[in-house]
Amino acid sequence: MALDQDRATGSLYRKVAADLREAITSGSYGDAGRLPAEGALAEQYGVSRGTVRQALAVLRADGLVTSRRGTRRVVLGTARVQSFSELLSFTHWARSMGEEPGGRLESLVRRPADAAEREQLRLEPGSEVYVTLRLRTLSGTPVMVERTVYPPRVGELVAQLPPDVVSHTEPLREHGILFTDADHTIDVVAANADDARLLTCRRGSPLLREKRRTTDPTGTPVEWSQDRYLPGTVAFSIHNSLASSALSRHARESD
Amino acid sequence: MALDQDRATGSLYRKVAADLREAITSGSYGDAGRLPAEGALAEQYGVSRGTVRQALAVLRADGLVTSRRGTRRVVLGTARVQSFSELLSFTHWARSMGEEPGGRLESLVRRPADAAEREQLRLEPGSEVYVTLRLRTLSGTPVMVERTVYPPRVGELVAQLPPDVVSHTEPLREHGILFTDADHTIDVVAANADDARLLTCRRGSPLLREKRRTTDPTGTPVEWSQDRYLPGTVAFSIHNSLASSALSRHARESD
DNA sequence: TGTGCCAAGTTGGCCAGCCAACTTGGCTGC
DNA sequence: GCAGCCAAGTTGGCTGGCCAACTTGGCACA
Repeated sequence: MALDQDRATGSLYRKVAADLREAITSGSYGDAGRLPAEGALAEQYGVSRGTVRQALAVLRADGLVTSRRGTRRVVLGTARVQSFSELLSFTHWARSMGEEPGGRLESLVRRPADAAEREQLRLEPGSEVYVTLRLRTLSGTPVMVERTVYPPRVGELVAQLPPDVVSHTEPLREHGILFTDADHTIDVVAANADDARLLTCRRGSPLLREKRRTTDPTGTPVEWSQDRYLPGTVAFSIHNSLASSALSRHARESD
Repeated sequence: MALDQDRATGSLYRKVAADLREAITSGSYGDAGRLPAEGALAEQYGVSRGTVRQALAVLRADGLVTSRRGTRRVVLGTARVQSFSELLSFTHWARSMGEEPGGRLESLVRRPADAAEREQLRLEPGSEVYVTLRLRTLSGTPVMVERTVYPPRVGELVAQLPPDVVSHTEPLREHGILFTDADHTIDVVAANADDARLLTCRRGSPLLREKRRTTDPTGTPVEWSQDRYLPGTVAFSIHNSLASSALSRHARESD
């Protein structure tokens, strides 16, 4: 049985979901084809129907299959991004695409938090924050300027990282700082002088801005970041339905 | 019991979710407060723990609460958008914000589908499509240019609608055309001559572009649309976590 | 005093089963 | 031939139960 592969983290339904995703993207059921019934899948994988339903809920959230009472599930698309945990880490996302992520720390300062930062990070008045400015590259090409505000607990650790470290989230995870939930807001903004210099574009030229507040599993904010992307290097992709939704990030949208 | 209110569509877990959402946004559990245990909620509502878990999964997907093994769930925020079905209809979204949505049909043509359109709408070679160009307004102010491609089945109905009708999705629903699932891609694009004229901006000025393919519950595409928003009028907001995600659209981002 | 262990509490996960709502295709009867 | 009915198949929803993994706070002990 395909489930013996240690593809997913451990829970049965994740393994079933991973296996079904693999089967779908490899075209086993065809595009716009129909999946086997839940009961059949349950028997095939040797799990209960509830577990199969849990797995299918994941695929539905990713926009891979539909589900409607009375009919078999229908395959929506065979070529899709597999996971959206990517959105929580630039490094992880880049690697999942086969691109080489890079980063250069431009500045790191420690200063008192202003009102907006205290609000976003839920800090007491008088608290300090660590603010970083980083240029992010994909395979050597600058694509994004990242301005991140960290609360003291996290900032102290970030400040100790070497300036050329590619990923921040990975070493922070070693210290027990987890990035699990995030709120994103996407809009358009004009490049300021710093943006223009780092991204080698004209001042005032449009950039795609992603504002992000990330929290750990307990709901405690761990970062507040503004990322500014060069147009044409990245696009954000979302799937939503009346049931649930999923989101991912694409490079070089082909149109 | 609060469940007697016919707030949600019918299923128990939706009612429980609606009631909990109400309680959370009204601050009953406080911000960053802790929810009662699943078992306690099950007893309180007179349902099984499984049903409570289903309800809490909805709230978690909306980014209202965390969940972590070993501890009570934590309230993430008390003031959030409640539903993201909004994203499937400009009209519905505008009204949910108290804005008055408007629209003006600029053109409607019927022509053979090109390759990209056939791919997006899953049409046979030789099929025709209906293409509309609409200017969308919020309380009289132009904010968005919408270019939509409809398959014949849907386009025939759209062509019969009066040109000044505000909502397309609502009359289409009467004819059995349902908009339930959508894939969105968000990026930046420069205004062309039409955009500039309709939105009264300069040609080449940046616009926030949302490309959207919408399907009905069976997975059949019902529209393929490109919406171009004036910067500053709208921002897209997403919540995602390692478990699931939700998305919504905001007006006039305050920063 | 402080450290480490342990038990209670909580959520994650899985199962087996049941019924309801809905879709579909075939059959019956006109 | 056609319309309508019906039964089988399928997913949605809910129950009750069980165990595992994890967190937390208090207690025992050094």
